[in-house]
Amino acid sequence: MPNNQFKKGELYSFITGKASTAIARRLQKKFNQANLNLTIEQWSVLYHLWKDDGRSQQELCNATFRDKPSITRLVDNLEKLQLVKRVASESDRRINRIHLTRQAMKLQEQAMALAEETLNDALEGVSPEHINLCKDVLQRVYDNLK
Amino acid sequence: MPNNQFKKGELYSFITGKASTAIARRLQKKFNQANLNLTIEQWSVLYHLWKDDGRSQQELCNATFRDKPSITRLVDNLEKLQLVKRVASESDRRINRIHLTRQAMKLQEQAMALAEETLNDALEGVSPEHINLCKDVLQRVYDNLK
DNA sequence: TTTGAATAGTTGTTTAACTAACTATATGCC
DNA sequence: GGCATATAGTTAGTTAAACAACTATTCAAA
Repeated sequence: MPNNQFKKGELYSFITGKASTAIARRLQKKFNQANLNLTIEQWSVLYHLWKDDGRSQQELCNATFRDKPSITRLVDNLEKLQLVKRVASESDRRINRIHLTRQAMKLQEQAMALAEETLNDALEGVSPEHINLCKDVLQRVYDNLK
Repeated sequence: MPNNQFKKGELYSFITGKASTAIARRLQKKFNQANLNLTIEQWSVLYHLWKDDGRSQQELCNATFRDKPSITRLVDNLEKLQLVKRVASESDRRINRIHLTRQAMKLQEQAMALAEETLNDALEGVSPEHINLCKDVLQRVYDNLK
């Protein structure tokens, strides 16, 4: 019996992700207060494009852990907001490369500062060792299930 | 500078909740394979009713960490599935008490076994100490933000 | 006792997730 | 070359979340 020592019945929030939901809500609130007209999901796509522009939709699926229809619609909405543009690949015409607009590039600094601020709010009073240990556990959980 | 020792830039999944999303997806898959016609969100409501039947919608909001419109619609759908019934409170006519049907009571054992199985899959190879520490960190995060 | 605030729940709108079914393009094998 | 298969992306339908605006009921204070 490998994992039977932890207290069952108290792990409800493990499944429902109360903590990450709370973080996302707090970040969304900060976006709204700053009049950044962005959803967290849209931010999560921009986050990866800011690091590496011109990814394909499939690459964004992998990076954001979303399926293809979700990315299709997120990119639809980001295009409507004029934050990204689909550019058909020359070498493989099945592929759209998603490129940031100048307007989206201007959002990076502010949005990332708010994200960092939110993480600091969330992790206040937690030691770096515990944070890293918790991160490792969550990564292991993810790896166990993929 | 309290929390500046951890590696920033690696905490994306903290915000996006990759681990809990993965757990929820795995549990949903198990429900589907078992022909349990239940969403994870519906399960999360039933979870609390199985522990304590007849809660008000507001109490379900608090327990499941959802807002009132979300609970209204979840209860709507659970009623359509004939798994719960709204019963108007006699003493306070603003309140609906949500009661399980016999059919819903019959689901408890199977659904909870699948949830436990999913947690065991997720936490395989993680020591009970690390699980509890991680749980405490997540609880602290939640408390920090509420 | 009435009026104003608080509480419980509902409804409408937008955004997103998941599944399944679909089109178009590319690739590999005969 | 031609055909099967895989890959990239879209569309449709259902469920759910967030927010704002709304109704009904309760409660407390003047």
